[in-house]
Amino acid sequence: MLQLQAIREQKDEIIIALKKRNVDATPLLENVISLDDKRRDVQTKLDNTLAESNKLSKEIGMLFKSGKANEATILKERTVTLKEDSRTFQEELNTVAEELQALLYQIPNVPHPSVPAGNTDEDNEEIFREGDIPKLVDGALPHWELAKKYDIIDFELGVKIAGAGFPVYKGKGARLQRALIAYFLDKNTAAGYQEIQVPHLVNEISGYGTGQLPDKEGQMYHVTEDDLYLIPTAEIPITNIFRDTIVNQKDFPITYTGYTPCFRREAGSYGAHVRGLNRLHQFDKVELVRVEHPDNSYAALDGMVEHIKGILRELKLPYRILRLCGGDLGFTSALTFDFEVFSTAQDRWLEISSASNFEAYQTNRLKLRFKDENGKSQLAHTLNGSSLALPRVLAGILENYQTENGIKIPEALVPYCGFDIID
RNA sequence: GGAGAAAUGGCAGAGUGGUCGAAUGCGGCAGUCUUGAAAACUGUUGAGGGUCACACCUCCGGGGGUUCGAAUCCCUCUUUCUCCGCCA
Repeated sequence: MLQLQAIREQKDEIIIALKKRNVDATPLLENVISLDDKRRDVQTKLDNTLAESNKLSKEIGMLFKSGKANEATILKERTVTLKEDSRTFQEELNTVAEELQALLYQIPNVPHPSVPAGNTDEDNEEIFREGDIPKLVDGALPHWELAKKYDIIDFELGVKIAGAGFPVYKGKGARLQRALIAYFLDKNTAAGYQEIQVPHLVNEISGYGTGQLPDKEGQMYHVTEDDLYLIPTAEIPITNIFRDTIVNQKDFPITYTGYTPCFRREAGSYGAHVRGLNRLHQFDKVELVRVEHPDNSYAALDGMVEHIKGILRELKLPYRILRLCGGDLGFTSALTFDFEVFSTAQDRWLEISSASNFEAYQTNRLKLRFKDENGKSQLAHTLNGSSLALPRVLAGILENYQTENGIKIPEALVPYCGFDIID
């Protein structure tokens, strides 16, 4: 959520910046400002009424104490109208505050100056590419065929148990999955991230804290009986650890890594481009979350990008990094780098990681602050990145490492798997 | 799931209708003392709104109510603890 103060002071700059998202925020921002004016006005009226009322109450108390009941009774009558007024102002204030809140929820984060203009993923800017695209044997298969051939992932069985998009991993497929999780967590903890295990269901307030609600309501599975949401990403539970907290500046950087399954409804997205592991309702992901001093958040983002690069390099997968354009940028993000692995057999790039700086957008909702040198509370910055989304890494490995004799296991994973080929 | 108890500042813990944003202790910060540190002593120390700065307003788990006045009384929700039941 953008800060009111920023909206008031830099309205025009924000409008121009939001144009990169193809959003004309002019009416929205003007509405916000006029509502905030109104809010202040009503708040002042309410405060004054309450102040007078408080004063009278004190006087009445004193009079009663000194036995002047008659005078007290006279004063009491004066409180009647004050009470009515304060009730009216309070209701008005609640209404205005609610409207204001609803408007603020609709405004996406302001893109970083480096974010390129553009509408779709076509306009994303490739900033880095590394790794050789392997020359595959004739008759190279896409991963869903390989999964069947070697009997390591069973999509039909998942349909039987839960539905489409819930694959069952079997044998070496399951083991490879577990190996990847352990490998990623090891890489992350070696880089200083603290490992953590968090709930896979979250309450509504947590969903608002990180910005999935109300923006992506339909993307999440909702358990109505208990009013809980299945997490679409570990970002929600991990970041919400810090909701309503004032952290110590000395604790920066705060870094966490956690593995969770992720659940996404992906309503309406069916077809050839979501075959196999490309898009699922349930998948595994190891996530990175950082809470940073505002002065350091972009350096931290760069560091996160370098860290993820190191993992892909070690896995020897061909990948590229994109700077997302305004139209493709997530609602809450100021700057996002996507990582894509080249899927040779499918001849397309698959998004496997995404690293974002949310600046103070989430922390403003979370009330996540720190005390600066002057003892003033300031909003911290939050970042996150996937390291990595398992299914597409798996797809990349299966497709790029296939040989006539079977699927080779990347060297770095062999100790985790206990085998070096799937055949 | 049933019965009972509780929820107060970073922590512990007073406060049961009026001057309580809240005693006290610990912790934190600053200072005195010390070569330095510890101890001791002194001061300071919640958050938000509002203001140039004050004033002023709000917050004692959340929401609602009673009252001129609520941390204190009532209702409700949530959470925690104890006992019973059930059960990985």
